[in-house]
Amino acid sequence: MSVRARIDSEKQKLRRLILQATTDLLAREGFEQVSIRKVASRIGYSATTIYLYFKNKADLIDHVVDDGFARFMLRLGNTGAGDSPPLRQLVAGMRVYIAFALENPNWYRVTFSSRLGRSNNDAQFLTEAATREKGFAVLAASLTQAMAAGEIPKRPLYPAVQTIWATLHGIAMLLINSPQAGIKEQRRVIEGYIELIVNGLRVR
Amino acid sequence: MSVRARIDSEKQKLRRLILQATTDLLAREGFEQVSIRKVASRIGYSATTIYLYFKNKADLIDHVVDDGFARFMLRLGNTGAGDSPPLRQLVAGMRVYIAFALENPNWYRVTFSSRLGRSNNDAQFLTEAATREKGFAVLAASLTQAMAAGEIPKRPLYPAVQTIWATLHGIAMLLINSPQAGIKEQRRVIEGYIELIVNGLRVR
DNA sequence: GACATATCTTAACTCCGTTATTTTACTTTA
DNA sequence: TAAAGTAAAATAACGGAGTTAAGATATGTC
Repeated sequence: MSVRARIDSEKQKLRRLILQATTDLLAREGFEQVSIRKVASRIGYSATTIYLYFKNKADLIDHVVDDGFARFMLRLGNTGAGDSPPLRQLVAGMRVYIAFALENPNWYRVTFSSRLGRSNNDAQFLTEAATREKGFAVLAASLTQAMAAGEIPKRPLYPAVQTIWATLHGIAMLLINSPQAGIKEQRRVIEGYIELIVNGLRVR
Repeated sequence: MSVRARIDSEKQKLRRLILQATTDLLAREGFEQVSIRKVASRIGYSATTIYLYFKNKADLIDHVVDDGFARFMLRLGNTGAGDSPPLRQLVAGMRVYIAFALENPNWYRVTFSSRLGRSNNDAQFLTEAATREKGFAVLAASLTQAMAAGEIPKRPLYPAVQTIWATLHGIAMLLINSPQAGIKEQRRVIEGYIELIVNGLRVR
């Protein structure tokens, strides 16, 4: 390894350390408790060092969101229903979606409560839209296959995906904000929702 | 009017002034731009005066949320579909729900992104739950009637209402966060969603 | 007219994001 | 090897935030 390469690798290491510390802090204490100063203190650096690796706080949060999204997509790609009928894959995907949201409530909240840590210029909205697109893609694949296989009637893809995603998001937020609800009730809500949405997809 | 009564009425007047200034600031500039100091400055008082009327910032925001909720409920009670069949009333309520959310995006975001301005002690979670219940009640009434009238199959009320609300919430957030979408596309998404959910309710 | 009380302001504390400046450590090179 | 240069880090500081304590001001009561 060249000197240059070692240096770069060390830079990336600290960068990842910052990201991980921020992710931890977010997961443990929630968005309001995340501050540049706390992140820096956790890893034993001064606050200003963060700015050598991220443009500002919003940029840091954005990268935490992106990292989480990568893990999210990974999970959605491994639902364990790979060779099932497409509709079953779709349902498996919906369950995984909600499960991930419940496992990472603070990350999920930040990720899908856009503009919380962002200013509202167009570029960031585009990024946000692109982020949503990634989520759409996974749902869209199963849905397209389900229609192609004749499991459900054909319909315009985009509105259907939007609706499914919106419902998934709503149920995730509902459950995240109802921590007092027992696991059993959560399952009931989730399965009730899935039944409703699948029924809706079956009829045309 | 007694002296005491006049004094109390003036206190309430300033209290309402603070609430209204906060509501305005929230609507115009978004949650991140709301600060005690700005609210006070807008109405020509010092920041500390706010604390004579509200416990702290979270308390102030909570009351803004509650005020908005009262208007929300009022609108949901006047959908203009009062003597239609229950299922039609339900659909009208869903349209009003989304319309209100789109008219008050910043209020809606704060209201249903709980814990943003709140600490997470149990009492506040209970309040939050109670707040949700109010919204549930309106949906539940139409749904109960629709089942009683035989328009849709009978099913357990609570999970169904939760699911419908979750879907409404999801679609509202989706549209709020997609300001670039045209009105026509918005309508398409909304009607597509309503079709899906009503179809889902019709089948069992 | 003196006192008491309610109302409001000023001052101050801590924490925050962020920037400018300075120090430190390391690499390169004469 | 010593000087120069550079990258990485820390310190100091600014403005703004939420909040509290203390003081000022007005208003009602006896």
